[in-house]
Amino acid sequence: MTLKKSYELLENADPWACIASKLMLSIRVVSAIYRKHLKKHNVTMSQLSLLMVIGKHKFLPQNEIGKLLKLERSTVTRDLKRMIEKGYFIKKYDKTRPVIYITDKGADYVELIIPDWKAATEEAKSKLGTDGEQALNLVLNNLMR
Amino acid sequence: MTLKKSYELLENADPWACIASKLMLSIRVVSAIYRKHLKKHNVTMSQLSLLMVIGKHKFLPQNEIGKLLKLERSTVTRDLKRMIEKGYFIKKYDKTRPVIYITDKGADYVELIIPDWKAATEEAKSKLGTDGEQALNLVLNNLMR
DNA sequence: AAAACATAGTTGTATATGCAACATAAGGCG
DNA sequence: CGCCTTATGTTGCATATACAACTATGTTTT
Repeated sequence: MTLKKSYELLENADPWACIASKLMLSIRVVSAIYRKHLKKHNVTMSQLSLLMVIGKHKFLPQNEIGKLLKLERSTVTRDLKRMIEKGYFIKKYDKTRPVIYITDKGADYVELIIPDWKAATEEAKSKLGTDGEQALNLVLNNLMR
Repeated sequence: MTLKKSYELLENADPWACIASKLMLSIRVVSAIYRKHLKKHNVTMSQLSLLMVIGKHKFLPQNEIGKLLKLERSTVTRDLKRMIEKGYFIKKYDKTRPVIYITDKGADYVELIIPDWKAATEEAKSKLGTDGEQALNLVLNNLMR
């Protein structure tokens, strides 16, 4: 298979010079570590983030959740829907605005998960190294400013 | 809504101390930048990665693609399927093993996209800063070793 | 107050992703 | 060569995610 012509830009471009690709690669490696540890609880990192963030606050207005986790509105609606169906959250209303509360079942669940979450975090940190850990903080800080 | 008991671990845990969460947050910020620039081409970062990696090599055995991009076998099957349907790749066989070739249409397409990909990368870099850029490289290197 | 604009939630649609189970093929070994 | 193990590809299933369009609500401006 030979291509018709030469492709200047493609030939000179480096796929690995892409910021998004680097982050996607990184998250795939780290996700695999967390999945391994969280598997027994049948929970994903996205779900655990919701459990921990909402659990910390006891309750949060739905719109706040998206802002905190930088998730699109519709993603929040549906991620929460699944967790509500499982009984970890309940949705109440402040006038017309949904507010999401963690349930006892949800809080018990997080308590159970946290030790494995910590283990995963330790494994990720050991792979990252102290310098890598600080580097990641810097990346996040710069992106958030 | 008051929870029955106190939740020691949850109360003392910091959701933001999570390596996976930090990376997920980072990728959401960066993805948004790339999406904005790539929108006009109706292409996603995942698709562009395939186009650039396969395009650079002209062709790649399917199993190599997963290794390079750290994608699960089934993800590769399906991501490629969509791109093949659109005519950007073709699948040939070396004996029984699929080998993915970029088509002329695919190569033309990447040539068109690359300028906007570069612009996105520049915007992401400017948000990251030079230090952030180096930090990201360090993170990725440490995770890959 | 009415109109215009902005915010928020939901649903339809599409992509991306991983795991489990299955089928097939490849390699190594007795 | 035939058996065992491993690697690979596919398909079923579930989750995560974003955008567009629609609806409802809230806010600002005239």
